Amino acid sequence: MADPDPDEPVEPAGGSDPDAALPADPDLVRNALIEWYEADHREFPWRRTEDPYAILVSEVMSQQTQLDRVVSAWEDFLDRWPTPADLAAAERGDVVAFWSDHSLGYNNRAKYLHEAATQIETAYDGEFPRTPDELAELMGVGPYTANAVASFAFNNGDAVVDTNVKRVLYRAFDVPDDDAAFERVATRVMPDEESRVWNNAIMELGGVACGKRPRCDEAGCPWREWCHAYQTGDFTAPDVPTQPSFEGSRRQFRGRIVRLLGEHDEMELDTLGHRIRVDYTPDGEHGREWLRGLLTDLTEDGLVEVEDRDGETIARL
DNA sequence: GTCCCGCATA
DNA sequence: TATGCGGGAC
Repeated sequence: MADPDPDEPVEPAGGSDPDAALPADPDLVRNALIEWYEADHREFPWRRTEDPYAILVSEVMSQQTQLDRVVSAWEDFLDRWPTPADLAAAERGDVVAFWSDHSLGYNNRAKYLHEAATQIETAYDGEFPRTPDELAELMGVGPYTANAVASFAFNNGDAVVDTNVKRVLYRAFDVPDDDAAFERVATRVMPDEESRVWNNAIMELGGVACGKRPRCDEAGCPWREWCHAYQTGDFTAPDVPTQPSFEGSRRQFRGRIVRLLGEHDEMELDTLGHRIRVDYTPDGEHGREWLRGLLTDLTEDGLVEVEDRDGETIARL
């Protein structure tokens, strides 16, 4: 390579970065992606608002739930609790019941959102935090969500690094499967002061063109000429830890408990047991002791309340 | 079976 | 650093 093509990926001068083959001219790569995104992208309702609260709700809902299932839940949620003050004033159980009723997954996230709204009303005096560091103080808001909200609401975020971005960087620039490496490359490739469009665009790329099944040509991927995977044909993706199966899991029964309590206001222990599994037998392997264990965890998670009344055990949200 | 725009806690 | 956390779509 005595006479390298300027379009070819090259190591930075000095070879100071062993992480990846970043392009020689990052602006070409940046502009190509932004132009691709602006020419055509999926329309989600939260992309049409700059309300940080509405965006936070969309991000928390989206964390482990498919986007298509989030749209109607997001609209219903904001219809019911339009501001952080409204949400902070709500009963925790109502928020958890809403979450369960809309099949949004991890019910803890309903609690986090409710808690975050309370923090905004108290610790932040109703003023929504604007920086990633301040946002990350909110319950349930980690590095990903903090940068996403700071970017989409305030154009004030750092590079988002989620599984989509990791997969894109791993394939395009041959970044090693290492969190620190992803963080460095993601930061370096993002143009300054453009976190809103950039983080939208790179996640759109990961969702539309560079998913598990790559659609480089169909989606008109703007990075084909620089992409390591496109050149080698190796579209391996970073390892994502595989989850234990959901069927028969503890999580499945937690979910059933929360859903039933959302429907029934309050339920006695054995009634609940028989409704969440057909083989419930009060003194059997999956009986009162087993169910009390689940309820204890749910209580410690702040999702459920348990009360002993007249020798009966009563549970409610 | 696998995947999906993470986070809190120990 | 490792583990728990829901549920629908494919």
